[in-house]
Amino acid sequence: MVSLKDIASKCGVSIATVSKALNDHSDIGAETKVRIRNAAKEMGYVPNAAAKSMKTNRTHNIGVLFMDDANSGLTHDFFAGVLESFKKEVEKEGYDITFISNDRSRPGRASYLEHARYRRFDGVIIANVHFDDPEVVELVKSNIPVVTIDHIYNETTTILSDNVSGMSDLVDFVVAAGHRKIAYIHGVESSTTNLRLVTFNRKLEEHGIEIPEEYIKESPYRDTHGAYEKTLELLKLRTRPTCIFYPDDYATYGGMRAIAERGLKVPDDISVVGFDGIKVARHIRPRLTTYRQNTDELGTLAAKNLVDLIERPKTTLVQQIVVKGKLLEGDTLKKLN
Amino acid sequence: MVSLKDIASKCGVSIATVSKALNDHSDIGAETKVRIRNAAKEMGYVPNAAAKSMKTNRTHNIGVLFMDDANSGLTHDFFAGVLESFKKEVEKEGYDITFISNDRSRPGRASYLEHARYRRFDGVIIANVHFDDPEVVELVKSNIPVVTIDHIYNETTTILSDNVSGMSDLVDFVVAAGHRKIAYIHGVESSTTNLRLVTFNRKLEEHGIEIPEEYIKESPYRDTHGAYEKTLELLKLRTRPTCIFYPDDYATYGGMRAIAERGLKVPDDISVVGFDGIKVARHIRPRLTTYRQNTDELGTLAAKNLVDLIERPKTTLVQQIVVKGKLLEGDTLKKLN
DNA sequence: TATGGAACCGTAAACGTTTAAGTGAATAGG
DNA sequence: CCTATTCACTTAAACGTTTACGGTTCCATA
Repeated sequence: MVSLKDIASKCGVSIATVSKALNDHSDIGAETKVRIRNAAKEMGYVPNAAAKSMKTNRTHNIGVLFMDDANSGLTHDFFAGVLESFKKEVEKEGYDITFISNDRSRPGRASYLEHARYRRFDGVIIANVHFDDPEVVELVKSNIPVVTIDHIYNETTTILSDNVSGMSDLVDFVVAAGHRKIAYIHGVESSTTNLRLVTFNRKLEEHGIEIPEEYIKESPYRDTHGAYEKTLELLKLRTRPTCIFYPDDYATYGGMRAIAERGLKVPDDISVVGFDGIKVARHIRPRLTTYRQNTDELGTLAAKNLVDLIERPKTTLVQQIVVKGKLLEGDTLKKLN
Repeated sequence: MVSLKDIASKCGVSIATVSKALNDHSDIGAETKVRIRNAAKEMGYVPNAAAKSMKTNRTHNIGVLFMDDANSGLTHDFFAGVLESFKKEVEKEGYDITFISNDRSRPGRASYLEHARYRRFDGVIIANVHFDDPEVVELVKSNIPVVTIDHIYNETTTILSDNVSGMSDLVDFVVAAGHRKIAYIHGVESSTTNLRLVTFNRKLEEHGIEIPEEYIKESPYRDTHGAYEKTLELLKLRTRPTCIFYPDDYATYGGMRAIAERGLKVPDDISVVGFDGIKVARHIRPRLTTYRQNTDELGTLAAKNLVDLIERPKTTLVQQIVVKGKLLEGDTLKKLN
């Protein structure tokens, strides 16, 4: 690997001169600059990020922390969409992204914070994790700039998908279609789930609708089998709901399978609504009625805010930003009126 | 950030002693080791990857190069699956992964190779790219250990999904079901596409089946709209095919939409088969008849081979490995006999 | 003729590690 | 008692950068 030293000796100048020439400092003569630059190009010089970072204390590398248990990981549509746009945006600003490994099983592994420090990430984005995990909290409370997706800590900037008005819109839409017997299979305990569930309950109350306890079930995100089982339970009730809410689109498909197996039709016999608006759902019939999250903007805003926090810490404020999604009207909700 | 120097002065020993104590060298006394280690833990010491890499010439960081044009990126099911298992496997071996940015538009950007050299990646995995892109070729021909997915260069280890026998099995299966009028909407020019197309043609020949030219169409991967259009063209033919092959499952859904809009039913009026076996397809009715690629094993094998190439270059050989997939029998193929 | 100041380039320290080589003391062997 | 060996640790150089500070040279100005 050719280094500044090699260029220096070839050009008959000092290392400092080469460094300054390549970084376009003002105290290097014009023709010296071109001479050095030509030599650098000719010799195939590529700077060494590690050496650079030691002097500058900046790595231009951002850590990405997200969960990848059985159900999610990179193949999680929502997360992949956010990460994709996040990546594009930070690359524009000259940053790379590196995953913070989350294999919790290995003995003697580094904690999230240790890993981040080891790589000297300039900043970190956190998404889809168990947000009250002590290791995550430790990372959040550190001095590393952090942006979180869909979870509010007081000390970090957060980009929130619109769970509240998303769920709100969905309930309004379903109620407007004439439904009163509405069931909700919600995700397992998380701040996102809580937001949606509270909103669900509040909206029903607003509409003066009361539902039996058995209409509220819990099943993990993206767990088609769990949704399948819970849906079967709902279908066995004496007074069956006319519409079922699911935690996400994947789960919805699991539920629809249960419905089909019981010989019922969507939406004629029973309606379903999802959440997320995964890409493929737009191309499959019947089209899901669901709430599409704006993953593009979530990722882009997360990137912009994180870069701001890194590069202009004094002038950027920690804030919570809500990104509105969009209700996608599909063919899985029947109008009862 | 606390460094070796801080620990050294606190413990009253030299920096070298601290380094060797933490790396468990044999020439440090037992109680000195524990003293130093305790101090390190207590002071919250985390090594500096950059400094370490300067001495050792190893970054324990692997570069990931893949395409992300409009149709793919991280949200590409196949790639996300491969990357997910790749990531898990290399993390076990103590490696991180960093994306090689592929924003080709930025002026003055680094080439793939330059980027890889800048970060001093120990190795690189290449997938889903335009494999004859000069920049990709340059990277492949460099001295950096490389593993490619689904494309054979002579100088690199390659993990191949099973396009040949996958397509072969599919054709056999479809022909066995009694189909003779078989159309194929294949992906755009790539080595993968070529493999499948050649295999498709060869197998038809083996079965003594001749099809008109109009039965072969081209449409990009994962382009539901393109598949939709091409399917409409096929449906307008005087002698309509009884079965249509698609380049991937997404495209298949696009095709099915076209079929439904023409008032036809799958599989009663026309059969379709996909390729890839994306996760969600298993939960959607009708279930696709498709060929599921074993993304888990593709990623894991890529990781193992790359790590071997990095750590044991003398004893590991460059090779091509084929990972067999599995034909998933769904409900979109009608038996005609 | 000094003087001041650009303009241009070099010196050297520093970032945080690793490691070959060296030092000194204690121990063992004869 | 002398020498060789082992043990435990230190010295110092090196990896490839950046940057504050100095040092020349040269020219314009007083």
